[in-house]
Amino acid sequence: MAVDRYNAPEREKHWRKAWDDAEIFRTEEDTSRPKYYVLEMFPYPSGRIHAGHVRNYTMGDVVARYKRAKGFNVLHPMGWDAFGMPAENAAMERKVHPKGWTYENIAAMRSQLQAIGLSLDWSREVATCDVEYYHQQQSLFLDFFNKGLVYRKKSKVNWDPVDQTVLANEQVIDGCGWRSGAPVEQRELSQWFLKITAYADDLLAALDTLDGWPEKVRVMQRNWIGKSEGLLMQFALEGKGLPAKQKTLEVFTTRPDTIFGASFCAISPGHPLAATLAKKDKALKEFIAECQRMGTSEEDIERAEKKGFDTGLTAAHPFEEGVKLPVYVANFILMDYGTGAIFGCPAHDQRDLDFARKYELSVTPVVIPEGENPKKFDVGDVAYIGPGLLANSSFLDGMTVEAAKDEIAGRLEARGEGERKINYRLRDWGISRQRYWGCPIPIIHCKKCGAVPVPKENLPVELPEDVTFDVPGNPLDRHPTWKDAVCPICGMPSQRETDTMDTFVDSSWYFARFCAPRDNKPVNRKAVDYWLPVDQYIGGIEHAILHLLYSRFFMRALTDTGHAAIKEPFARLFTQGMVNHETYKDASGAWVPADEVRIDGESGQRRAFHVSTGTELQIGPVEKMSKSKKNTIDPDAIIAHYGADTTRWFMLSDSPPERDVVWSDEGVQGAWRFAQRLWRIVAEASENCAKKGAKQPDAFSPAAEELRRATHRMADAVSKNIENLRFNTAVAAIYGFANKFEAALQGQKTAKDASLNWAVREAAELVSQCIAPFMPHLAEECWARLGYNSLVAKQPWPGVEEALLVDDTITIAVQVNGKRRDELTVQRDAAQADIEAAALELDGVKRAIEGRAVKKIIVVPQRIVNVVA
RNA sequence: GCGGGUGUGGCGGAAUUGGUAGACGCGCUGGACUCAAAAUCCAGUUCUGGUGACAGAGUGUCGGUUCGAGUCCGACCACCCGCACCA
Repeated sequence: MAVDRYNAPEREKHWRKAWDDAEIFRTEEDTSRPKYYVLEMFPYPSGRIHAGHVRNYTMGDVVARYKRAKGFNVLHPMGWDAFGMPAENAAMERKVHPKGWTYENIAAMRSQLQAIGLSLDWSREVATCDVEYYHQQQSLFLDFFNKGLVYRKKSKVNWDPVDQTVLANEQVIDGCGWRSGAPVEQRELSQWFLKITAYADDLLAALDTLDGWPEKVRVMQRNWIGKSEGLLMQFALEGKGLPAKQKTLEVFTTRPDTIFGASFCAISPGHPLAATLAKKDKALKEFIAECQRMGTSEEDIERAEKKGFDTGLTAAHPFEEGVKLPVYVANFILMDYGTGAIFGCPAHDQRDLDFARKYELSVTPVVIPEGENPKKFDVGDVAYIGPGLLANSSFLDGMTVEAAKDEIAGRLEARGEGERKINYRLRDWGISRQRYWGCPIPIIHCKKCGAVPVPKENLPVELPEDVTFDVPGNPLDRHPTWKDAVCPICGMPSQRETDTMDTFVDSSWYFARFCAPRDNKPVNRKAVDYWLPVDQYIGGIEHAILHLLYSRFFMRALTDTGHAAIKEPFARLFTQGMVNHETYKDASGAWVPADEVRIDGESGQRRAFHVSTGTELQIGPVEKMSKSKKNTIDPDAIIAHYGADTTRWFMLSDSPPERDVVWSDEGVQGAWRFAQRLWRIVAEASENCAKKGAKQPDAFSPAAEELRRATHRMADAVSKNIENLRFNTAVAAIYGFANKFEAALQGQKTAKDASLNWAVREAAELVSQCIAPFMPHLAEECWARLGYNSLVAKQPWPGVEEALLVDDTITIAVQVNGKRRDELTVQRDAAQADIEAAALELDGVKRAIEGRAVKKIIVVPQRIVNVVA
């Protein structure tokens, strides 16, 4: 037979057109079938698809195609997270318009995604920069506003004085703007906030119900929300320079039980009291300035010494007459947690202990671990934070920590000097950005009426297109006319809000929009009631907190504003691993792009050479693909060369989906070889097997029986592995089956066996269907080769004959004293006594026993025999 | 420091949840086909000893439970990730 090859790139185009023509991935609501919503995190349209996208979307596509074949009504949409800074940067650097740049990128990436053969319903495509989309987002903003979930307040922001914009914390590197390099300033600006803290407790509690989420993500969110239960308490202040209005100091503590161990109070350098005192105290002013100069990076904090400034003020101990605690300004007290003030109990808090040792304050243990003598217990340099009984604590002595907390809280509440309080780390979400390429905040500022929402009938507030990027700052703010508006209440000339929304707002509800992407309301209630929650969400771990927490918040806010009726948007979440690649450096130590490297594996030694110059390169470690290390690969080129199926198959082979995968040419070639091989196998099988639809024989020869068992076992394994997202083991099952199938084809040549011919046909059909989620084009090719005019993509998932999954005779291992010595093939339902007898007759067993007496024989049916001698 | 996770051949990884450790792939070794190469096919591939049948060792380390442990328990080691002066 001539060496035939499957021309993947050409045939793949053909099959994609066939799917498009048949419109088989278009989805409508259909209450007669169970629904399944599978979603991958939508991409930012940077311009090129990268390997990580391919991996992410392929996984989702396997699930989508499988579930569709299983009879589910599958929603599998795609869109674009299209607002954001890169478009404006491109505008500044290359003098292109953000809009044009973005839509061109979308067009390029759409065709790249289509070349992967994803079973997406493109009719539902949305880009967050579409006017229709941000129109609806503005409408949602107004609904949230009316529900009290939106407010405006002054807050501190990172301000880049050169680019004249607010920077996110992540964009501040070593205290300087990431783009301009200018030292970032702290500025007080009025910002819009979404009241995510209103849901803090529910967002936390509901994490326990998210069984389909990775534990890791739930833990991260739990920590981020950071709930702590404690007590707000008032200390009476006295001393020289005490402001007239400041009679008390309010602190937050989670350990009110340790109040009798308190030896000082401390306030943050940012505390209003510190500022007041600093007006009359130069030294304090300098100390505060010094604290503010100190960096807030991890390293700085790690190295920073605990430092304090004694204000000379004292705080009266609430339960010990005459005891006065010195009040310090201390560098380790954060202004934005609790009240920005604490009482220090050195024996039971490491920071307080470090501080106390430095300033020689008393350290009195008040919680004594079991077995320690309260009189002798000394914490040394390590604060004791474990359980124990109270001591040295007046009326608390002998109580447990919990009882003591309760006692103190009760007494202070009775005196009106304390209040139980739950504190969260979670802050409200500041969404104002001084940027052009984002969703305009639909507000009009009127001198008389204040910040007034734009009436819904006047939406959308559209972005103007005639903007300039030649100078830094917000183009909306300096636009000659766009700002002009009239107050919707009083009709006076007013100004539009020129801030736009954080792009995380855009991605917080797109999954709901996909349910009815052209609806004239933001969210179509009927559609979301049918489709939501997303049954399987797939994306990167980097969104563990922000995007996933914001979306959970939005789902609740949508429900509270009548747009939906559920709280959790994503029933199951899967976080896939990254795609890594080897790195290469030339003699000068410069990174060499991976696509300019040729690998030579001769004599077992992997060596790298530069393609054009031929010089040898140094092979570096495998690392995450990144532009800086030049170890990215362009999936487009691989798809053009080997085809989408090979790329998809490779992406799912070998590595478990949650772990990182290493992209290697050898691996891609292996996948390509297998695609070719499978095609040959099915082609050969189709040539001399039973005709399609031939009647099932009454009896099967042993060879046919064996092939059928292998076939059905494979189909069963593939189903179960896809259900559990264990794509790598599904792939392995198909490989294993291909080996058996090929052996059967060899046998078929010599045997004139009609039942084997039938089994070969069955095998060819089932394997074509089972590879369809992974290699959908090749599956169609095979299906056609088998004589069908229909599409595999429209076939139901093959049923498995349960009877073929269990063998009549089974081979079990026989151990002697726990070591495997032989094996035994018996009838599946063989009697225990027979197995015991047969086991003792085995050569390997006899040899191992060496004539010793058999003490005991353990027979685990269908599993193992263990002879104890 | 706190939290989460991972340790299995040369490599990526399997292992029906306590029952034949190393499926499947990559790589490598030998062979067939070929003038040659590519492609393809066949055989082998945990380590040690042995021509061999076979024997011994073996899932990060040490110990325990069990007829039997990669899997369960205890103590440790290493690496990765997240958070971090949160009172």
